[in-house]
Amino acid sequence: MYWLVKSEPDVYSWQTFVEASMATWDGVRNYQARNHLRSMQLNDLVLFYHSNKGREIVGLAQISKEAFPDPTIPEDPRWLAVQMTPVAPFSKSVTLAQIKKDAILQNIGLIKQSRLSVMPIEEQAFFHILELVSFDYSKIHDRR
DNA sequence: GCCAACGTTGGC
DNA sequence: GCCAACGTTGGC
Repeated sequence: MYWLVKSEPDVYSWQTFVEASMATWDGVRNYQARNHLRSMQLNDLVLFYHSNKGREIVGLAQISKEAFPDPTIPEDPRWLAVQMTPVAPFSKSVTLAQIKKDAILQNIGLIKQSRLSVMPIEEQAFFHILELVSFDYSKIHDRR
């Protein structure tokens, strides 16, 4: 499956993610988002979106470890985390404004459910976004 | 900074 | 189980 995660760049930016070369995606405290974390499978591809500041998709990541109990709240087994690694930055970002104007992307969760922080992306929408940034597909195929 | 949308909490 | 009050997210 294909996914999108949000992060406020002031809190955790794409650049920080790349420098760390791995992120534990924890701290999710919303059941719907948690359920999406649980559905993520190894090597699933994930769009990385900057919320609040930027409001743009800036890069592509990949799930490197499937859901496990959120280590930041060991006393509460309800919550889950995953691990992801950066695949590649986008040569240009895809802005929220651009998405809102794009006929193919009208049903994307970013618009429909603006507060959800982890969401699935339909395959057609996912690849459309990659086309918008002229993404080099070999970067994906090399890894899969 | 404002506020709409939405999720959670707690009294009844 | 309902719903008012409250808190949070995130676009604008």
